[in-house]
Amino acid sequence: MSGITPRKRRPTQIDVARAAGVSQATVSSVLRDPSKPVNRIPEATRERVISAAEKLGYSPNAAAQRLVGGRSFLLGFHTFEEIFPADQTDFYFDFLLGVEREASRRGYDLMLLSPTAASQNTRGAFGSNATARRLLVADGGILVGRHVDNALLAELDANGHPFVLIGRREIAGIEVPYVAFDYASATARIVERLATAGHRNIGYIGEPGGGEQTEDRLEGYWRGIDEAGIRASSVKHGAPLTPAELERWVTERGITAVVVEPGDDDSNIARLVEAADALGLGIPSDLSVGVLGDPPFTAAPREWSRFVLSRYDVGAAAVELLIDILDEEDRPRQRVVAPEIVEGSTIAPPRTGSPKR
Amino acid sequence: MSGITPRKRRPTQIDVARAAGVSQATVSSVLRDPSKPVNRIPEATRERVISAAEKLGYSPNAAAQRLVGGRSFLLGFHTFEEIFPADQTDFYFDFLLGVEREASRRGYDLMLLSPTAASQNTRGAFGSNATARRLLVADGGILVGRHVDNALLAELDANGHPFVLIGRREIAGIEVPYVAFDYASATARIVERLATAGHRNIGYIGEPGGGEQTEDRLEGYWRGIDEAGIRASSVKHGAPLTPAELERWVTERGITAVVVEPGDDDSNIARLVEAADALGLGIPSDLSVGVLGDPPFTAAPREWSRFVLSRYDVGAAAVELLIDILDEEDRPRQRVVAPEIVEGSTIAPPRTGSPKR
DNA sequence: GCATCTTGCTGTTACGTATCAATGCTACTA
DNA sequence: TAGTAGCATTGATACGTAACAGCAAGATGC
Repeated sequence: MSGITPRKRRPTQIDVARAAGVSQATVSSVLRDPSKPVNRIPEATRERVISAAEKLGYSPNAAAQRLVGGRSFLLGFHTFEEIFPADQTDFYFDFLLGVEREASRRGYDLMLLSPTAASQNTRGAFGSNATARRLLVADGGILVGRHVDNALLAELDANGHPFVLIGRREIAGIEVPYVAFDYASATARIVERLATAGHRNIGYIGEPGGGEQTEDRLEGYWRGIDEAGIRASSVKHGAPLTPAELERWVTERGITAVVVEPGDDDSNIARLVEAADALGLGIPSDLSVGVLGDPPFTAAPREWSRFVLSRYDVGAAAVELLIDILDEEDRPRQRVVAPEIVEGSTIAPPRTGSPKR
Repeated sequence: MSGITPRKRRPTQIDVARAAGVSQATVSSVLRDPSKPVNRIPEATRERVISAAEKLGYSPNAAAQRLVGGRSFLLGFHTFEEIFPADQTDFYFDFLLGVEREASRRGYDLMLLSPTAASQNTRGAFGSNATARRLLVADGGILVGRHVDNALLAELDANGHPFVLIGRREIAGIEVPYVAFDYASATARIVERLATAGHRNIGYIGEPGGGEQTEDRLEGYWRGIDEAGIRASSVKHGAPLTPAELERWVTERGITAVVVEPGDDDSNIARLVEAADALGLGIPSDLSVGVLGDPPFTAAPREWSRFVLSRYDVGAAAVELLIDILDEEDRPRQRVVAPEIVEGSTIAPPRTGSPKR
């Protein structure tokens, strides 16, 4: 009680050096990558240093390593909303799973950067976002979420801080490194399936304000239409389809199948089912449906023909890309993960015989 | 292609100082805690510095801050098994949830330290475990899991690196800071419930090799027995109860109720149910049962009378304790979280009339 | 026997920040 | 007016590591 508690210091390279009778620089050399020619140290010395390090229980100070520009073997995982909402089957969780597993496999640990924490200790951070500061301890960062600010990306890029975005993003003048789902190809394949089943008139039901994701799906739609050699098709994009509109599609335009973006919740699908029911149209007997995604489908449970997005895979791919960037590997900075097509039971050949008039 | 890519540097305090026409030391003062008398800076200068910082997009280098002994506002979360097994409802997950939420609420971010990653980049770490090294970037660490090594705890303690263990642990000569479930009190309360219901002869079914947790429950058991003024009781501790043993308990010793540790999976409970079924004993009509924990109960689903452990709360409490330690708050270093008692339907008054003979 | 190369190690420096002793300055007191 | 107290700011330093230039001693070539 009377004495001071002498917070014992961790041993440093200097302590090891003293114990081994060499200089700090030598200790550093021994512990660094031995493949580098600069660090060639004769076996005798090496052993002396290592046994001293072992005796003292030395371990490097990661902050210092990081400060001199070395690796900290830490990757930041930044979401711009709460990482763990009450719901475990949360949007981010599968990404996190993939990121964690792959990072750990590659020998990196993870930093969870929550937006709440960032806004708390903003003291002295003036970037477009306090994020930049938090990310800096790590070797690089993985950013997730729709709400990632372009200004932030630009700032990270300008500061030369390595990062990877999950989700496609195009910004003029910057090549944003990202890993995204290949919505375009997946959509094209769904359209191809419909065409193969015999459909010649396929409608597209889009989501209002879907951003890059919608762009990609639309691109895939047109590509699919094109490759199947179909001419006339209809796109309804920007608001949910009403029963009246659906009726016009089917009767006037002769549409026998639709592809549909699920929407933020299942809203688009629920509307479609409602409309079809109201018109007495059976799915898939009267109308084939391909869903462009894999939502929970709580509003309209059914074995939808669709594609499944593996967030896990995307997370893992993001880690791979980020480490490639750190290693300055000369590989593409923008990558794409192919969704998996699920057969389902909502695609069938179109009704033969004369169409309703 | 021909030019060098000039990895732009992040602005530092020196850059800000130059822009504001002051010294680096002044910039540091302005950005530090203004409540400290040392950092009293007149408003005019403060504004000049801040606007310069904003213009340059300055944000502190966390590694440098950490190196000089400041806070990095990072907490390490270290498990000694995979953090995310395939199963989402994993052992660690709820702890993580509580830790994340509380940390974020307090303005700290989280580092996920996985054992896999640690073993990868061990280059140059010689502690009892590479863990110590990884933990160092953070201000402190939270350790979870049964497999936490005593030697590691001793080393962290010796190095003065702040940490908190989830789960009770007693090591001679060290006051290990921990947050644990109050198994003892919870068990005593379950025994009390049984006694209140009229039971005078209560058996204890333990788990082989349960360690501190079993110790605590047993202590609570004896305390409960004692407080209820019951004399004779039976303890079966070390192996699952067989039907023959159960019969002896009931017929020869007149046991009317048991408390049972659930076991690593639900094994102990499953065995008990089997044994009771074999003897034609109804639960709770012939035998009341209190479960000392809250396992998934997949093997024997029923509304067990038990206590529920909130891993979430323990996680949050661990963060609180760790930050207390960092702030050098003078509060107890070993804390306990009370489980919640669930009424359930497996406790009833003992059968009146003459016992089976 | 001298010049040159190689080996094995050391000295120094930089990284970006926080702290603290020290300095110049202003304003106030006697 | 001289002396002093307090304020605003600065210079120097330490933190632990990695990188690199440099140096002494021995090996090699001719």
